[in-house]
Amino acid sequence: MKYWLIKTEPDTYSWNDLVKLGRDHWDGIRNYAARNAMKEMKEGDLALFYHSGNEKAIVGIAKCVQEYYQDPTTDDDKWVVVDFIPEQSFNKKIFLSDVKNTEGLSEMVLVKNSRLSVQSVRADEFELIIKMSHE
DNA sequence: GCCAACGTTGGC
DNA sequence: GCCAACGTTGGC
Repeated sequence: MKYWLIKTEPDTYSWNDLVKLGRDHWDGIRNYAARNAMKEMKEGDLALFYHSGNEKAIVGIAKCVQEYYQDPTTDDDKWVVVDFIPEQSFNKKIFLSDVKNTEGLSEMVLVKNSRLSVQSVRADEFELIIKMSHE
């Protein structure tokens, strides 16, 4: 089982949108690195859900419930989507500043390459963030 | 609103 | 195949 982080502008699509829908596909990815990460995702994998823009915080965990398939928003078969359901809303959001100030999280792709919209997360990083969200 | 970082495009 | 130019993203 692998861990991931998916990123979105909350004005465009937010955690609450996924919660309301109950299940949704992650569409519109037009970046090879992000797409390749999605192709590696398996059913049951967990993804940190990050809001960029004004908020800049990890707000919850989504679970992958369907491996990749053709992106329905384009005919170009280069692009794919996966399906997510909301797994858990964080009681305490983990802000980007928290991530940057936490030893053990400073190597995260979120810090190193803030533009990558789907990225892998190490198990130890994932577990630490979960722990912090419970504090 | 600015700008750095990154990815993509297109001319050569 | 290289690289300059450009567009986009996202933090500050």
